[in-house]
Amino acid sequence: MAALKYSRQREAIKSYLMSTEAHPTADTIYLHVKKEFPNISLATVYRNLNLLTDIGEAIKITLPGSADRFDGVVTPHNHFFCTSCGKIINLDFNIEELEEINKTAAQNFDGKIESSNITFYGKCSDCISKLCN
Amino acid sequence: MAALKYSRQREAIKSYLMSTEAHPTADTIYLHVKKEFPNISLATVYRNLNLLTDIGEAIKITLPGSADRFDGVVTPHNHFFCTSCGKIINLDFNIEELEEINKTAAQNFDGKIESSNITFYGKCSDCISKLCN
DNA sequence: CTACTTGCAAAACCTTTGCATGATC
DNA sequence: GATCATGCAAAGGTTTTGCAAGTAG
Repeated sequence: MAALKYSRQREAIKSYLMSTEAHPTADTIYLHVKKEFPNISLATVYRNLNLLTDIGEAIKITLPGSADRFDGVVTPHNHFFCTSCGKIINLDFNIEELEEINKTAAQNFDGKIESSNITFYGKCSDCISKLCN
Repeated sequence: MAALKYSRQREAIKSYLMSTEAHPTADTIYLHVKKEFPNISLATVYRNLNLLTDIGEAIKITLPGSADRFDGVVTPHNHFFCTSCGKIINLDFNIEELEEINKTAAQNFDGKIESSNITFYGKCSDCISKLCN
């Protein structure tokens, strides 16, 4: 692996990611960081997001039919995806049961399970009360 | 929603999907069905896969960094994704904790959870014993 | 004959890559 | 000064769309 060098752009991306709960796309991050670095390019954002994901300082959330979303909260947690407005909400509860699930799966499966990920789908409260859209 | 009309292409796609455990991509399905329908287009495959997914006769599996995969097995089950060879394996065993986690999630969350999905990542047995690649 | 489906090509969309320049160590 | 990071533009891969022609009900 190549040695990591400091970059102000990367710091800005990381700091924005840690400051928001919005689970932004690369493009949203790009537009934000652009305020501070008007010349930054989308490619730099993508490169740094992949880098941060690789070293465990960000999480990439891949969803059907839309751009990847990124999360600066890297402590174990699950996600809820609102199929109505696209909002992603962090769900912090239930980590122990997740451990159990992984254990059960490991016992019933030939290969080696290294991680698992639950995503919940449905409607967020805003969309239920029609405050959304 | 528009009324559904029979199409031989759609039947071929569905039947292929139900006959394989390989979780093929749209392109793989296209190449397969092309044997029977040499003039079929990739667009038709995509349109029908989306249609089948919408009416619950197929499942779309979205993975980071690669094309969507499709599953003709629509009874509730989870997936294992081998990060080494890309193989997807259906996990049929029952995980009681999953019920629990869904219940807890529903209680701890404002919105309405309609479904949940767990994907396991790791190495399949073939890749562990280096039979793979 | 009306509405759905197809094939084709083009477009849309998201993400990565090549390369010369610039920054960090 | 060697190596890594950036910006730009171009390419890559996947999926969708517009449209005219074909097919099912």
